[in-house]
Formats: sequence, structure tokens, C-alpha cells
Amino acid sequence: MRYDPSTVERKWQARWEADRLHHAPDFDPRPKYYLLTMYPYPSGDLHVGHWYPMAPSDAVARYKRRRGYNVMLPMGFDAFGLPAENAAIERGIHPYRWTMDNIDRMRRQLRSMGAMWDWEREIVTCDPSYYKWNQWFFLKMYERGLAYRALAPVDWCPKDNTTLAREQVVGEERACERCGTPVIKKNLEQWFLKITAYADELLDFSKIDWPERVRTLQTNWIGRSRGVEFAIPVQGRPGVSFRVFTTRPDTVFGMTFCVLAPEHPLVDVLTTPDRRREVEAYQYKAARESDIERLSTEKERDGVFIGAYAINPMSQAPVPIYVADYVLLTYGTGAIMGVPAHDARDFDFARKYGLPIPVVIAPPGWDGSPLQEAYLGPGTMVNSGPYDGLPSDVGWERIADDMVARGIGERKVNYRLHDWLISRQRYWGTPIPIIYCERCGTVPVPYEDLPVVLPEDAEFRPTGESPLRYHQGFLNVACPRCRAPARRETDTMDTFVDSSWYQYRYLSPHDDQRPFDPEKARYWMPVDQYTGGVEHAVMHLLYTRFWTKVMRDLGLVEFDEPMIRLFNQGTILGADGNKMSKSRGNVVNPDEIVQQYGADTLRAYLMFIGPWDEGGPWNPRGIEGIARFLARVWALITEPATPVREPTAPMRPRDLEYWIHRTIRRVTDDIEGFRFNTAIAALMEFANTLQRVKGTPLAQGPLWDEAVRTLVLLLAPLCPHIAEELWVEHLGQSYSVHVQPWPAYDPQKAAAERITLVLQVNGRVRDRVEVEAAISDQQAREVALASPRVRQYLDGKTVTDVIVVPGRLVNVVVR
RNA sequence: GCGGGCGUAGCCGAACUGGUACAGGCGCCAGAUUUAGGAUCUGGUCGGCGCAAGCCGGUGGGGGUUCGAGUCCCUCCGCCCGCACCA
Repeated sequence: MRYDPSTVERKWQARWEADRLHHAPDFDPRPKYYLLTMYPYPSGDLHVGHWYPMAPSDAVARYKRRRGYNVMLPMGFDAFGLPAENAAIERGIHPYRWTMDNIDRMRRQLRSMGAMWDWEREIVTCDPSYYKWNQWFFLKMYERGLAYRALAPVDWCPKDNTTLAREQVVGEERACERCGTPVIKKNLEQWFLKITAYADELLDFSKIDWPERVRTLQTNWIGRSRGVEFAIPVQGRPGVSFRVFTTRPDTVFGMTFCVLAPEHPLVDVLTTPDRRREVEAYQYKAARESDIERLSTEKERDGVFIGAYAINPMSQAPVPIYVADYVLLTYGTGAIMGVPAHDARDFDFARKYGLPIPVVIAPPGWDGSPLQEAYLGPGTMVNSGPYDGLPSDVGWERIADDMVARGIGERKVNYRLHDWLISRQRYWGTPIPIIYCERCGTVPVPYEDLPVVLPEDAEFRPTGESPLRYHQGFLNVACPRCRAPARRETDTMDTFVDSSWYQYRYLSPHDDQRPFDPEKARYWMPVDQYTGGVEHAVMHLLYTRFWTKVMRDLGLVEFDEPMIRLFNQGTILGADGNKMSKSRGNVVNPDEIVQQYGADTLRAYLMFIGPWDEGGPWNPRGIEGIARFLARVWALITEPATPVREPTAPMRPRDLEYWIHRTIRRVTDDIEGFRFNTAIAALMEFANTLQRVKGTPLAQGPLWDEAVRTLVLLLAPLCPHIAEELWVEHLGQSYSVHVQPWPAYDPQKAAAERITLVLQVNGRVRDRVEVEAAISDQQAREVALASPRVRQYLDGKTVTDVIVVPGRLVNVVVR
């Protein structure tokens, strides 16, 4: 009988569900293991790209349960966001309806995978019972000053009519992440979360085991730099000065010019009449360039002298002031000191405008000749007045101290990280629970009035304007303090708010008293293993760390980090090697694959492609190989032995025992190390070996039964359905294979009895001999020197050394 | 430009801390079975020379360290991913 996946898979999925086999009980005495994989956006159809992180995650979950853990593998839907609202505008479907229909479809597709999702814990973030707690957290943060409103220039996508977070603006041309439209700046009153208050703590990764790549991305994103901010007086203008930030106060004596950002407020004040035309032309050019696409990759650094001079506060030397667009108003103070000898950009600028380039940090071994490029390293201070002769790192601190002491500057830490702008001028998100009252000002919605629910009867306009702004029933409200007529905030929250704490909601998804049950958090949290794409490195993965730290400071949890281990899988590509996309027509629909080959085949194939963190192209032929493998396993167990064939190679019981234990060891180590491709390769080798044994007398005894059972036990986490069917229906074992203890291996038996000893002469393989694995170094040496093939190469030579690598090789070194 | 990763058969890939390069799969070749096709099974499959035993070459190129290098170091080339004037 051939293996029929569709019947078998449906049967066991129904049985597992009926038995609540996948439910993770709270407070179970077993050690807990919380495995979280990033929840999907309900875009409509499940893509094979969704399966790629999920199938191996499920395999790990199943494996861990077999190792005695109480494993929780929850699933939910990241249900707020722009596509639902666009569907509403374009097709007149309400976002809620669109989203819930998609979720229904995706839930069904997810079930076909046969993963051990604990559906009793499912969450849907657009449900008021979920987003109520977004609002609750927001109010808690507002009380603590961690949520605030400010007028801010925001990046605005004119096509989507929405605010974008800094992270959602991509590339040099500053385009909208979603639609590619160049973004514009707009000044709006916006709500922010004060993530910068945690910037330093977020740089500390000592309590988590995350990939270096993600740690580096986050570190660069936070962009901490330590330096000094100090005032530079303007020559001939008593009382007028501007502030600059530098990370190199030790180079201050090398300043030969200053630069103000074109938008700096002092530019208009300081520009002399003779320079005004040129300066204004430059400002105009700079303003246009930031709005228009700044596509010029090799743009030369340029600027304009404004006619005024600044005084170096340390040396009293006057230096010219320029405007240049390489200085950004948004970072530091919008003004810099120009030290060409020790800053690459300043060096280029000074070269272009013929400014002097005096060396103030002498590189080791410097001969006094002019520098050909900026020197950025440490050295000895020169041309720096009283600081001459000091090592630059000492001078750094000395000058900083002196600036502070003289009242012209202070030590400062600057970050690239800005506060998290959560306001979105959209409908399909969590309403920000704030009311504006003419008398009382900004008033938080009282906790007992939560949730602020989205009105269902919203009108979606093709202009993309938020329906909330025109919805009188939503907009008009009595002030909670004075009862006077007041207006609601119409902005909704960034969807990254939802995903910042969703891992907690899985613990008690139906709790209507609090966001999560702290007792359950004590049992389950933090997440032991998180899996998902690296594209979330600086958004979701930073925000969720921030959120947990806030929760800790609110006294809600007692730990600092939400997820202990993180694994970023690679991307599955189309058969043409390109990213899967509808426009390329290279998208693989998992439903079709499941129908044709079964879920187990698809799961195993995705794991077999290659290393999980590398991804790779889909190969339609490759899946045939997996289907054949499973068919062979099926036949191996279900079909009677055909005693026709003679054994190709004689096998002894000890050899079969070796294969059993060796395979257990390999599969165990590979799953522990997330190397699913080699785990499957090991199972293939084992199955092929058993196939060779099958027709022989060795296949009669209990050892054969053990071998076959082991194969199924090891296959189970990877291909759960076929394993269950074979286990229960064909091996007559007790249901379920998924709760059987993981097989243990005997290291003695897993080691080969006899090994091939490689014999080398001067590092070249000259012979191979089979010897007892336990051979001593001395015996190995003797075997090597006795080999005729080795001796052939020793003729007339002197043996200078014999290197023995136990269990592997002997290398005879001759001269 | 800066930072990170990668380069192994026709293709996807394996190779523990430096120790037999290429496991497993795909593809291909041959054979078995079959009326045929498909499916399945068995064997082979890095290149060169050779009837063979075997010898020589081979992990992007070049150089180095080492008894021994895919693995370590230097250098160059190519591909991918981040960040893009962050003072």
C-alpha cells in the first residue's frame, strides 16, 4: 500500500486536536520551554515563506517536548496595519471583515502544517480585548512621562497619507518602505515613546544570546557617541556664539574652520551682506536636494563661506565659518568644528577650499610632513599649546575637563536613536486613549473607560485621510474631568506597539483584568527561543526589548529581557533564485504542495534545502527527493521483506547497533544545533542502510525492530504525521509517538568498532588500513611503518617524525 | 566609502576544536523490472593520464604559517546584506 499523505495527515491532525495534545498547561511541574516564532500579518494567503521559519520551529518544539519540557508554541495574528485599510478604500470591504476573513483562511492553512500550535492561546491584535492593553500600557507610560506629545517634523508618505517611523524610510532617496514613494517632511503634533531613556541599557546585550549581526545592527542604530559639547564665540559679536559637538576634543587646536548646517538659525544672522546671495543660493540648493531625490552617489562635499569668523575658545585663533550640507541640523547641534587633519570629511573640505591642515595629533613615527589623508588614530599631541606632548587619549580627558571648568562646554553623550514616534493618521490601529479638553488640556482616558474602541461605521475615503477625523460619534466626547464637550485624539498607534508585548498576551489571552497574569509570566517568561527574520533587527526587536524594560520599571516583571535566544532564519527564494513575488510569478503556494506531496514532505524539504540561516532557492526537483525518501521509509516498514536479494555487504549485529546509536547521536546533535539539513541526511543514510539490511537474516531479530522504531522516533519531530501513522498503525506502538521519550544513545555503541586509519607520507595519503578503533598510538605507528605502500616512499629517506592522530591518521615525515 | 557575511562537483550542499575534501539530495550515465512510457530497484558519477593497480591536479586567484590548510594569517577578485556625510 502506498503512502497516502492526505488521509493520514487529516486523521492525525483531528486526533491530536481532540486530545489537546498541543496544549501547554500552565504551572506544569516539567521545566518550561517557551518557543516563539514571529506571528504573521494576515495578508490573505499563507506563503511558503511563512512555512520556512515555522516548520523547523515546530520540529524544535516537538523535540524539546520529547526531552521532557513543557513546551509552549503559540500562534496569533498581527492584525492591524495598512493593507486592510487600503482594501477598504479600494474594494469597500471593512478592514475588520477583510482581516478576519484572511485570518480564517490562514488559520486553516496553518493547521495543515501539523505544527503543535497551542490554538487555545491564539491572539488577534485587532480585537478590542487585545488592543485595550496597548492603551493601558500607553496610559502607564504617559503617567511616567514616557509617552509625550510634541510638534515634530515627521517623515510623511504622500501616497499612503501616513507618518512613517524613521526605520520605515529607506535608502538614499528616502523612500517609503511600503510603496517606494519619496517621503516629505511635515510638521505635526505627534505622540512619542521615550525609548531614548533606555538607550544605554539597550546597548547591553549581556543577558541575551542573540546573533552578533542583530547586536551590531542595534548598536549602530542606537549610535551612542561620547564627546564634548562646547560654545564657539563669533568674532566681533560679543555674546554671540554657537555650540558644537565633538567626539575628539583632543583635536580642538587643529580647528581651521567651522561649519553650520544650511538650516542653522544663526546662518541668517551671521552672513555678511557681500556673501548673502551666495549663501542663500546654497541654502536653497540644499533644501531642494533634501526634498528631491538625492541620487548623486559621488556628490562632492561643498559649502559656502558666510563672511563671519569664529574664535577657537582654546587657542583664541579666528577661523572662517561656512555653511555646508554635510552637517546635519538633526544631529548634535547642527554645527561642527572643522579639524581637517583628523577628520576625513573635514580633510576633503579643507583641500577643496585651500584651508590649512595643521597636524595636532602626531601619528607614531610621523616625520612632520603634510598628511595625505586625515589621521584618525591615537598619537602624541602637538601644536596644542599647554597640551603638547600628551598622549591624545589623556589630552582628550584633560581638554574636556578644562572646558567644563572654564564653563564653555560640558561632556555629553549623543545618540542617533530618536524617540519612537507612534502616531499614525490612520483608522486601522489602536486608538490613542487621549482626550483634548479646552479647559483641562490633554486628559488621559480613565482606565475604566478602556478600551477606546474603533467605530465600526467608518467612512473610508480614497484620499486616505483617517476616517476617525470625520467620525462625529468617535470624535466628540465629554471631558473625563470636567464633563465639558471635548475631542478625542484621532491618531492611532504604530502596529509595532502590538508586537512589542504580544509574547506576554499568549500567557493569558482571555484575561480581562490585566494584560497578562503575572503568576503565569513567572512560570513561562522570558521566551527561551525566538525565531524569525532578521528584517526586524532594529524595529520590532528593539521595541520589544524597550517594552520589557518599561514593564520591569512598572513592576510588572522581574527580568530585563523578553527573549533569551534569537535565531534568524534565511529567506526562501523562488526557483529562479529571486525573491518570491507575485509579479515575478515564482511564488510557491504551500497548499498545492501539501495537496500533491503532503505536509511532512514540504516540512522536510524546507529543512533539507540547506542551513536554516541561509535560506535558498526552491527546487521543484528537490522535493521529489524528499517524497521518495518518505516513500522508502514507508515501504521499509509497511512492506514485507522480499527475501530475493542477497546482502551487498555483510552486516553483523554490532554494525547495526552502531548505526542505530550513531544516528541517534547525529540527529540529536543536529536538532540541538538547528542543523536540520544534516539531521535529515543522517536519517536518509540510516534508512538506506536499513534497506540494505532488510532482506538479510539480521532483519529478523529484535535489533531490527529497535532499528525501525528508532528511525520513526527520530523522524517524528520533523515529519509528525507519517511518524505517528507508522508508530501506531504499523509498529503497533502506543499513541502518541510525540510523547515518547527521545531515544538515548550509548556513546560506546555510537562509536565505530573498526576504523579506517589513513596513512600519510609527508602529508599525502598513501594507504588506508582498517584497524581496531582502540588501537594505541604505538600500534598505529607500527601499522604505518609496516605498510608496503608507505615503505615504498621511505626508500632512501630518513624518517624524521611520525605524527599520530588517534582514530584518524598517521603521518610519516621523511626527509 | 564604512561595517558584516559568503565563495567547495552540472545544481542545493557536507566536512567536529587544522587531520581521508565532496556525506545526503537533485541531475546525469549504465543495468534490472516493464509491451512501452512512468514509477521503482541496483550500481556509477570532481578533472586529467592509465587496461588496471595507481599516479597527478583540485575548495574564487596569488602568497604565507604548519608534519598536514576548505578551515589559520596576508593580499587581490567576485557576490550578497546592512548603514549611508552621525561630527
